[in-house]
Amino acid sequence: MEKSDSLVARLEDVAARVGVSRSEVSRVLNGRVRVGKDVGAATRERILEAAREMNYRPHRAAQSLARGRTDIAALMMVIDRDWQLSPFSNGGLELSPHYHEIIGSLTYTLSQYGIHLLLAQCGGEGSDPVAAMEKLARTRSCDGMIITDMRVDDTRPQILEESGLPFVVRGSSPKAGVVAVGMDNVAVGYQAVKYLHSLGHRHILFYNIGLDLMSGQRRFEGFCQAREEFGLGSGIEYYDGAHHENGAYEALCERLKCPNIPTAIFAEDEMGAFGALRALSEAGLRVPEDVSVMTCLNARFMRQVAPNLTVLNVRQSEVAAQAGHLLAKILQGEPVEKQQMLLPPLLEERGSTGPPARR
Amino acid sequence: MEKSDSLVARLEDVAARVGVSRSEVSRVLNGRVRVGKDVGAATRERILEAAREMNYRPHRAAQSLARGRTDIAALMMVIDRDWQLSPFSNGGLELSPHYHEIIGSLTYTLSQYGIHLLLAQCGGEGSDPVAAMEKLARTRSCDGMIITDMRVDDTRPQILEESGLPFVVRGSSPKAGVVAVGMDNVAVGYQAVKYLHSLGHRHILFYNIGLDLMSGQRRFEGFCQAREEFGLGSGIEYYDGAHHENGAYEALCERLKCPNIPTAIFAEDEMGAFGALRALSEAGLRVPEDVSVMTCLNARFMRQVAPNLTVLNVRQSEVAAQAGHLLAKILQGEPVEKQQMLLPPLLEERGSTGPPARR
DNA sequence: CTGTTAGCGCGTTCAG
DNA sequence: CTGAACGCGCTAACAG
Repeated sequence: MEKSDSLVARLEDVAARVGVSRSEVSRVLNGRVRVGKDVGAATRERILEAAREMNYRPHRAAQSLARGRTDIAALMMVIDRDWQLSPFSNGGLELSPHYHEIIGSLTYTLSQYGIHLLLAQCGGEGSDPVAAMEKLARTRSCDGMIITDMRVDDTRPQILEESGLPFVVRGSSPKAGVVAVGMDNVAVGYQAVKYLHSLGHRHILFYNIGLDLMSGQRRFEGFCQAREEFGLGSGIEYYDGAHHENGAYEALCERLKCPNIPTAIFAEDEMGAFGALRALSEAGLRVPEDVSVMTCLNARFMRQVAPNLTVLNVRQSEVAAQAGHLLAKILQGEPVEKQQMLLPPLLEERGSTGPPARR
Repeated sequence: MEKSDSLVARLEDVAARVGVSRSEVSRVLNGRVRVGKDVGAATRERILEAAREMNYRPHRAAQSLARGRTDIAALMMVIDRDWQLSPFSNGGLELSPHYHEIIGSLTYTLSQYGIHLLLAQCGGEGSDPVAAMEKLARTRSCDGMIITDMRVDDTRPQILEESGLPFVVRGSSPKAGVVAVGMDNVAVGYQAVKYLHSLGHRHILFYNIGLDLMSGQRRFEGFCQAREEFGLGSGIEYYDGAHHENGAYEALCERLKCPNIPTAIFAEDEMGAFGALRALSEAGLRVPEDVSVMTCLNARFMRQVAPNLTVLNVRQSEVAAQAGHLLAKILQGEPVEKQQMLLPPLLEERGSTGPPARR
């Protein structure tokens, strides 16, 4: 039975060294044993010592198979061109910066529970992201999953439920009765308009993300509420993701060629904001004297890049951390309410917004 | 033997449905069979059909155990405060932007080989990153590993070799005889100085990353070469990571209080560059009229943020992609040269640099 | 207190 | 062309 060809020690090797059975070692190492009752203190010591000396570690696949648990959570990033990201010519691909915050936060949060994060198949040319996700679920490659970037017609919650894999939605789920935690994008849309209106702006340009995304849809709702409440009917110009490729930059360049420039702009995200700032700068308009600009803060390090930008902090890392905690709890068998949890955005007023110029 | 309590079908369930043995199904599904010779074409069809209908997927842990392969590669990100990242008060943590590029590129590259990316334990308070890595290796949680952010005294290559786990170094390895692919940071240091010198600058401020990192060390080498070659001895001011917390911003603010301002600045990375730009702006200095600024481009999306910044593109995603390809080849058993591969940086000249002002 | 036994689900001989 | 049998390394009941 001795196979010392492998570089790593197995349970059996440790057992042989000490002169006890495998199960004895397993129990001691897993703490499934009360000292001085289920096991002799001396034996225990010898086992622990031997394991340490031999640098023993349980084989993960074997342990997973036996325990029925992987201690891995998968993050389902959809990186298909049609969904979220753009592949690059040199064979790389560009992750939207907001993933950065999510990945960091999730990795950190889950590691506290002894759970590793697996980045799920990214689509790429020709592969179906949803099929990839289903495969991951049905192969039991992970104990649970976190899905993001929900679309209004997203079928993923349904599919995951059918596969029986626990999951948490980061964002808003189109399907009720699932565990979800996200940003309150209705509030984002509403507060953006409300804030700019409160500064005195009556002509606002609102760039939204695509309406095929839940977040875009919700933001649109809030936007409409505010538009009505503040009677801004004709004073608002609205565009969403469908209209431009490079965020607000191209769209705004186009818009600036026409007369009657708005006095305030809400950009869909940081990239949009930088685009907008560039377009304004090229047109010789000053911020905030001529035009106010605000956006959403997705990636925290962006604050360092543009410390002067007024933002609605959409708390990506907090939302992701919450999602991680919830998933961990579910995996531990704790009861978790199957409903949406929405965090409110935080307005951070800085130097890129102000009252409109007097005409 | 029938256990239909599980939501997912097992090999045996498929076999029972068709009326053949498990091994038969396994072989057919894995293509370990010549049609019309090892198996009846009709039988084969029925097996395939049944598997599809039942939505069968092999259980990953079981498959891994049997095959001795996980199809997972781990990325060892060191996120300890002492190493790379800063934990945040709200329980999140901030990933340096350059990880973003690496993660995206690796995920994409490896997925082409059917390999998933596992983000390895991030340290956090009190946990030893190296121990975490060793655990990951010895538990055989992955088939191979990619390690980054090499330090000059890094013990990880040694430890991984001892554990027998294949790995690739992304960056420069302090230990020879391992597979490594990185940026030529000697060239980075050298070319930065050379370029600024060629513009006419004779008083340059060079911010480097920490000398405890291989990249910092190499950059310093190149820097010294250039300084000597161009006879810039006293015309250069050099600082490295040890001197400041918030990158170039704080350091430069301090420096600008003193007379004899340099005419050009090389910042250690994008964040440093933004800090430098801010410090200059606050001091009323124009770029590039009064001071030229350049840095390294780590994260591609930063080009969109600051399209006007002159950079040395350090090609993070290409380097990471190369590392991914190499690891995949190693895992496939292909021979790979055990030596460093260094990509040269690409100078991208834009608007933040120019000739020095005439005094 | 300890060892024996039986799986976990899949891959792979090896006789039939 | 097929099925029985064994092993991957570990966990967990169940006897002693």
